[in-house]
Amino acid sequence: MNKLQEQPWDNPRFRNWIAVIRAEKAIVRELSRALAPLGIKIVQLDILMNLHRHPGMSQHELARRLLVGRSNITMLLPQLETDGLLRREGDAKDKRVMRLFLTADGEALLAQALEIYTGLIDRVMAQSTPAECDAMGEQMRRISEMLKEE
Amino acid sequence: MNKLQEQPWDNPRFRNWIAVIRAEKAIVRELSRALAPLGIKIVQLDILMNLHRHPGMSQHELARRLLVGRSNITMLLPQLETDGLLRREGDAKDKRVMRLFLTADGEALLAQALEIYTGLIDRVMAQSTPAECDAMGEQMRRISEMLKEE
DNA sequence: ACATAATAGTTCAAACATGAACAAACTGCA
DNA sequence: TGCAGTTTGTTCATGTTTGAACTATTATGT
Repeated sequence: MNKLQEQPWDNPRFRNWIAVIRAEKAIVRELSRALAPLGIKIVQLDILMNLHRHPGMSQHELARRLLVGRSNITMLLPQLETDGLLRREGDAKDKRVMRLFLTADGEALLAQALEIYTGLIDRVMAQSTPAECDAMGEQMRRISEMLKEE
Repeated sequence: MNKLQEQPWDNPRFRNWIAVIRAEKAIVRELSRALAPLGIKIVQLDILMNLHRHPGMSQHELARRLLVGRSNITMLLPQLETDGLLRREGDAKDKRVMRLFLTADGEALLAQALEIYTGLIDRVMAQSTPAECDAMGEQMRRISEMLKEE
């Protein structure tokens, strides 16, 4: 009963998972290249996106959403702030928290970046029918849900 | 015609892609935790897996498969070598290339790690029917194929 | 055969992310 | 009120990944 006799790569589930990783890496790589002319990286786009959807978000909440350490946010923000893409305001009631807002420049850059991002995703997802794409999305959401509960 | 009026998160394709990222991050995080007791990280498991399937692989080829810089491999190998998990042999015909092989210890550790890995993937993919899972794998392979050609 | 180009691996500095330790600010309960 | 415990953001040391420059070796074209 040697486990290596039934190799993981013979297991469809495993092979399909490997395919997910590969595709994800390929897309991330392509997106990085496509964003380079705008002078931003993917993490920074993630920040802009989150602040657009949830203006006034705290750094802690931002870190949590991005699945990233709080200290990482602290290191990332100064650049975006001096680039004039966002501003930080001390919360009125709780002096510990900093509330984050996009500036007009931030919104403008975000719009450009999103055009690139959605363009890429549209091209990539056009490899599947809308139904297939939705089914895949559903599976992924179930997975996240399952792992969140553990 | 303001692009932000049709927000990307209203686009099903985009939302489904976000779901992919989230699930992938969650799985990677979980896998990291699960591998910690064995004293290896995901990159190192990737290396062991590749060397098991393709003994005698060169460092360059390994880097290409892992979608990682060559220098990264150079930095990673010494640890694995002193841990006795793999050995490096100079190629007989081409003195530039180093051929990589797993040791018995490497194979043994790989077997343990794969049990953890496939266990996790099985649990995660059990969220979908085999047919759904295969469909997803197919989509992902098409995406990788498409991006490779560019 | 020889010059030129390409390739494998290494080195090194810089970019980036992480987690532990910390200060300041808040909460809640006696 | 006041004290213990929690939370927010920062700092810092550490570890990881990268890309450019370098050496050594091999391939190619004339």
